[in-house]
Amino acid sequence: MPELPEVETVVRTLRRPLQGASIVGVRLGPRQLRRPWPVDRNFVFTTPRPVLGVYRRGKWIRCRLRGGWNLLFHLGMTGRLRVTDAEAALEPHTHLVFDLSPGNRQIRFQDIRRFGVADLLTDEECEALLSGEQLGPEPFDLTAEQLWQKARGSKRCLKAILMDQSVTAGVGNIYADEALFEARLHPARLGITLRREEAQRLRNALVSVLHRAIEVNGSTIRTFFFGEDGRGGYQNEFRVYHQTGKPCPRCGAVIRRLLVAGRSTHFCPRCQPAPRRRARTGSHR
DNA sequence: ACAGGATCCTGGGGGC
DNA sequence: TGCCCCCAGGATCCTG
Repeated sequence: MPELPEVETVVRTLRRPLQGASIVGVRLGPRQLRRPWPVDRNFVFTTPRPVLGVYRRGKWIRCRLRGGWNLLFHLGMTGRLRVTDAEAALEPHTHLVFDLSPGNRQIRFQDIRRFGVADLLTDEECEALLSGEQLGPEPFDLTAEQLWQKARGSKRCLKAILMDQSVTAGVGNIYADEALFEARLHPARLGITLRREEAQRLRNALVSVLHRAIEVNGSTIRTFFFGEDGRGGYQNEFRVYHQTGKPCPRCGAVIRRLLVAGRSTHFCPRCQPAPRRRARTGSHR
């Protein structure tokens, strides 16, 4: 499940092979993604489109092309984006192929579950989609104060707030759990109960977890790969995610799994104390 | 208004 | 051994 570190890894991997390359054609696979590719814009590739740069914003990948056009990708759950030899056998679930020049190479977009997105947008459309209006700041730019302000006005739990892309962009299930553990905050705590210093802890935890995950190319659980066969390494450093039943690396208590905000959530019941239930007013016990 | 639930999609894993 | 069911979850739409 590609989140910020995995998407960052894919973007960094794409940059070298796309340096100085142009896209000269696009072809569609037999099945559509959830958002159909805009075939009425295929004319864009009747002239070669040099790649000006590849960027990440949250979990989105933007490939800027000459002439004010952009390829925009989201890997969803199982998306894979890479540059291959055109001769290489077409992998199953390949939905889009972009022919590159020079060299006999292609960009291929695969996605087993088809939760992903691939689109061709103008600069204006692309920037509107990735702007601060739609998407919160990158976690590295998120201040503790901003996080606290968002949280204290919300009756949602911390886990849901962290995964809300309009609060901060790029956090999903894995790094939400890992950051909450690092900050010693229970995932089901309500935003309104977050204290200022806890917001600071959470923000710092999130940034340090993400930086470390980027250093080791993200997490490969089952389906995340980059380049030809690249795998992440952060799954070897998970402290709570997918660690149900194992001892907490900090205190030894047994890691538990819970459904929070509809998502499977992993935490240490001792390091991340459960929110105290509010005493019922006017009644004893 | 806002929060939580259903939905999409497929392969893999668990259970019988 | 084989089959069936259920689970995983990002974003969006729906419902209460």
